[in-house]
Amino acid sequence: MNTSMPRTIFHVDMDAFFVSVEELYDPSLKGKPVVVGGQRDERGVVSAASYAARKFGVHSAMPLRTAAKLCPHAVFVDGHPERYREYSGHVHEILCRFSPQVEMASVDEAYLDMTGTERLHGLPLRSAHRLHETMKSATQLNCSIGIGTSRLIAKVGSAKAKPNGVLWVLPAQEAKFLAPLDVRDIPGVGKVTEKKLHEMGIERVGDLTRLEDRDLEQRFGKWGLALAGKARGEDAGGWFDSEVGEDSDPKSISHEHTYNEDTAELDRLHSTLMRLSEMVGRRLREGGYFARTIQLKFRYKDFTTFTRAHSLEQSTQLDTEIYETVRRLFLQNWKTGTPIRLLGVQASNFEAGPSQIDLLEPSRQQRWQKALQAADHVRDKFGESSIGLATGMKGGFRERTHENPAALPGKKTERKEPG
DNA sequence: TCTGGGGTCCTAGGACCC
DNA sequence: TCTGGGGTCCTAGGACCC
Repeated sequence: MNTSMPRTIFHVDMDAFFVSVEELYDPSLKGKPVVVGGQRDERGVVSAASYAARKFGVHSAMPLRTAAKLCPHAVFVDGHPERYREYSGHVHEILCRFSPQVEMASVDEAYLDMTGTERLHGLPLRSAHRLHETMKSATQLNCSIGIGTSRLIAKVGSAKAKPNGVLWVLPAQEAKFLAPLDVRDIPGVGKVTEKKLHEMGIERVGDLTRLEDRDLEQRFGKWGLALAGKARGEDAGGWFDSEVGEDSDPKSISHEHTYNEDTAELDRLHSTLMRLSEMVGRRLREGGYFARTIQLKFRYKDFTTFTRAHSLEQSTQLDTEIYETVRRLFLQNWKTGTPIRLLGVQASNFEAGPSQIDLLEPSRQQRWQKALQAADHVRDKFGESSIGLATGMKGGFRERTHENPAALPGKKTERKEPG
């Protein structure tokens, strides 16, 4: 991108974020081996592990049961996404004090464009230390900070600074910094690419720079070209190459559920699809998105996974339309009687508004939309369980309410005051 | 080891149109 | 008749990230 003036980019990455937040809620966890993500005997993987647990080989994405074997005395804690979102908000607020260009890359990491802030904050290393201190005193959370002339360098830098450190890669030192690192340290190089590179005799980033760009392009396509740039420390290609501070709209919204035990019971499968459809629909309404493509995902017990999508004539944000679509896709594609491990519902292909609305005669669709928005509102006020369009996971039979949606929102409003 | 849930981006083939 | 090529949309799958 802009080559005239080197940028100063910070990558701020919170240390063991989920674990640290859980420790703030329960200080007795401090210093112990802690595993966040579920109970030791549950189907699931580790979301985060404390440094004490990592010493035993526990790491994120590892099955919980494996973690329990490696570290039997670890404390297993369920994850609390709301808590992490809350603290993520605090973190974001702190970061905004240091730069007008802040971009949260996920719940626990952010990029800051610090170019031109020297007059205000001094040299990068100095402002990084101030940021580090402010973060600690304001949130009681540790972070690591990487400083570089590109997002890539900053990101790799913060990883090398962990835990609780700051690392500045001086301008023009990028290639030198990267050369001895493992190819796997480059963001975007995962297990598969690593293996292919190893087969080519490439182990370190420095080995990559000795290859011609076009050789990499031939082997890996577009991605190979980007990889060649990354090896030099450039923000080559795609998202990396964008300005810091452009929070973009989501491209898809999805929810999925893995059963604790596989099931082939049609009632259960249907009610799960209904519940997932409601969750997706709700978020479409909250965000003001109208989806044209609805996708079903299902996984059998042998882990084979399929996706089946359908694009609607008109975009939607209605639970029922989402549900009818995935239900049909499921019945068309499920090998009847085969136990299901996971179901998922995804909405994508967003449009600004519904493709067509009948403005003269309020359509069924519009009435539904109104009813659902009112229902969402009641849920916000009284809690998720105050209204049930479907019984979802709770089992039992679904009420047939299609014909009289307007009756829904008022249905239970007078019951129980919030706690 | 027995594998979550939320996303993004890329590839590739087929349909369809000009 | 047995053949082109580009563009766009749709669908399915896979690598990767946190």
